[in-house]
Amino acid sequence: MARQAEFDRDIVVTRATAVFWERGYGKTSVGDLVTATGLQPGSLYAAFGNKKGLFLEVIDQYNRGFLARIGALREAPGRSIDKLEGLLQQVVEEAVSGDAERGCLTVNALLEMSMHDDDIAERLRNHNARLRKAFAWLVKDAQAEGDVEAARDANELATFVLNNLWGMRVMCKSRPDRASLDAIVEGVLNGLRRETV
Amino acid sequence: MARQAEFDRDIVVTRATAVFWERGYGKTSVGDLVTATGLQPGSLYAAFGNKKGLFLEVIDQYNRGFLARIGALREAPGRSIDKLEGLLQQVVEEAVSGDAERGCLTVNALLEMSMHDDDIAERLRNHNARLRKAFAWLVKDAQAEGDVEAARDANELATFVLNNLWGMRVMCKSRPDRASLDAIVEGVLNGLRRETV
DNA sequence: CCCTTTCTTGAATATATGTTCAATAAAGGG
DNA sequence: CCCTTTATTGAACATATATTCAAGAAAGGG
Repeated sequence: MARQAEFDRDIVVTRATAVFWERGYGKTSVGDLVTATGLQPGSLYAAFGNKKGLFLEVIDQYNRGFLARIGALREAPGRSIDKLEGLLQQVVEEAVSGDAERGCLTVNALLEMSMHDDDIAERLRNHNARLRKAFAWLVKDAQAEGDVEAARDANELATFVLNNLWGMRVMCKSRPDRASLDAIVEGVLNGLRRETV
Repeated sequence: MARQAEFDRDIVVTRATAVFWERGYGKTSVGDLVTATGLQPGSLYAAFGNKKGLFLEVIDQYNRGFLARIGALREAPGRSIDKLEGLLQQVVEEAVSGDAERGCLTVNALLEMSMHDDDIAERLRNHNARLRKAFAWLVKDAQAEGDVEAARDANELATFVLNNLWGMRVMCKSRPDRASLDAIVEGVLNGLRRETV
């Protein structure tokens, strides 16, 4: 038999995530990845093909994590409208505390890379589609619970929520004040709760 | 006297804008800028210091243009709430027609560069602050016209509008469907028009 | 027509970075 | 203990890219 790999693929991807998140795709050098993961270039290339291959696994792992979080939230007790508010408010807390200046890995990547690399762009679009579906399920739950009018399209409302989440991921970069962020959350909830004119 | 420059600074900046917008800051090479502007490296460096200096002028010009557009809109006839809706719907049109996949130059730049370069980050934050002020004036007008409840803070409402504008600038990258974008606009207007619960 | 000043040219420089590869090291079945 | 297979190492390679600089070119006053 052959020699077995010494590293744990998942840990390597997690370590790479930290670097890509901090520096973006373009500014992350393979040297940085070598340092962060502890793998030499040869091993890195044998395992992931190239820098892009590693990055694709990074965003896959990142998205799986996010979807799992929403899935768990959905099964937790409580009203769905409050869960949605909780998700938004968590971003507010991060932004106010300064932990969120790095933003969202996939939003950053979408803006940095979608015009340059079709593989990365397609992957991110698929992830976003899944994310939107996950939010739509939460909205549907909220409709079933009577907090959101059932007549409105859950997918479109989910897009509205997601739009604000992404907006805040941009806003984060400008160190926004808490009052404005709270107003955003309030605006979203208003948009969800009330019926059309 | 000395020899006079052969190029028009404003035109050079405009041409550079097209390249930076298309490729982002990192992927735009000085060679690209030489090609696009018609200036040789030496002239470019004599005029703008370096790549970053040129980029700073690019985003300055871009922002001046946007502010001027809003200023003109403010003085145009019509209800301010409709003007706000018009601004959002224009982004929807661009997004649906595919013209907006490149997104917004400054949002792209903010996400790509704010973690790497303090000069660029600071400039973009200043621009955003001015942009928010411009939106707040529109909101105040709408309050004076009775379409937005006067008791609510105009700055916070402006942030909410801007948040959705930026969200759509992210959304653009995923080729969104028209119905969802319309729902976003509707959600924003709902958030503006109606009073707090 | 000089002569100073400023602009233009484009090759040269220095550096950084993604990727490859030949040598070396473990693993374990026969 | 071989011997095949796969992993690891890290220097080498090829390329790209921001920036500089010395030489040449217009401008126009004296």
